[in-house]
Amino acid sequence: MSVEREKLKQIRGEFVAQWGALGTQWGINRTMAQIHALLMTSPTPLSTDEVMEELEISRGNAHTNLKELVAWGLVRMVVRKGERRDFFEAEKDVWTIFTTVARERKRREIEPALTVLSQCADGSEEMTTPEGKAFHDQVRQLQDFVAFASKMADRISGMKHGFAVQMATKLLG
Amino acid sequence: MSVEREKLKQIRGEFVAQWGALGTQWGINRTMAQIHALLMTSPTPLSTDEVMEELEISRGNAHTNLKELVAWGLVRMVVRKGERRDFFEAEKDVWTIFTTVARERKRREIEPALTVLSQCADGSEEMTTPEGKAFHDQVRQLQDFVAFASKMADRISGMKHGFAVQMATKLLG
DNA sequence: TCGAATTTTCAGGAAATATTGAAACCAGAT
DNA sequence: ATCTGGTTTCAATATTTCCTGAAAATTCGA
Repeated sequence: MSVEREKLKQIRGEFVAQWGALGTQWGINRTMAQIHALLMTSPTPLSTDEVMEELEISRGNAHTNLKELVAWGLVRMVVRKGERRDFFEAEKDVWTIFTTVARERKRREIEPALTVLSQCADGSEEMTTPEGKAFHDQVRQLQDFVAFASKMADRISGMKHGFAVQMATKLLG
Repeated sequence: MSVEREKLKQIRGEFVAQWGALGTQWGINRTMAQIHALLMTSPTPLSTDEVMEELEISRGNAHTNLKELVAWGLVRMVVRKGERRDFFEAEKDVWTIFTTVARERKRREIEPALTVLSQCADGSEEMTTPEGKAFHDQVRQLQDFVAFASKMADRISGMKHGFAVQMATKLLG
């Protein structure tokens, strides 16, 4: 039934394209998102050349973004015995994907913010004018909140899937 | 004590600059983040001209980004009686800021993803080949998870601050 | 209705990011 | 030592995003 093959190819292409478009919204580049979508829905690991061909992109681009995905922990390199070139496969478990992304974003977005906030809160600690106190106060509140959110993120992304769902269900119920 | 005035000005400038740099990491533009930082730590509402001067940016830029912040719900326009021009003040309560950002990001990032996932899940519903089923399955799992996360986000950002903290404390404890 | 003060829009330039393509590099087989 | 199939790097280019500055529009008092 080659009709279904065709349909699958087409809808998968759709998925890859749209996921790529979403990626830009998310602040990650289109190619990276596309490769991720491609690998997540690939029944087998793919080589760099297959990725290049499927997405019609250059070798350099494919290479760079595959490396980046590996750095994020969303994709791993696998070696097939008897094969000389590298293959890549994506993590498919949604909870694992989620915690990986959460950890990475925390590292890139939350932690630098905390550094800035701490610096500024500390640097304005001793101020005595009303303006100085107000500034310190506001920054301090931000700092406390972000630190708190950071801890929460750790807790949640450290949970086992089942436990998280259980907890959430209670919350949603 | 003009020394402290000077120091405040300087550290506040630091904060604004660094927050702006962070903004780019977050996927929002530098100017917008800077204006936000400026208004969050301003004891009084500021006019467009004051923002322009403080950040050394053009009127167009100031205007566009102030509007954008208003659209996000992080800043509101206020009118001072007797004053013809508009003034702007930022929301300062951290929990309110958080829920506002959460809602906005959900709208911009989660919801479009859900649309894509639903389309692709539905479009591959009836597939019978192993590959087709696997594709459907993977997309469906993503869909379920994102839908779930979406609901969670609603719940949390609908909470009163106190309740959220209480809940979180139990979680962290 | 006119004019001054202010806001809004937007074409064009500047800056930042992503992508290409080709050369340099590397490892194993001969 | 050299060849072959493959990976990695990176300068040049293309694309996207941001910002400016000035013109057009709006508001409001006189």
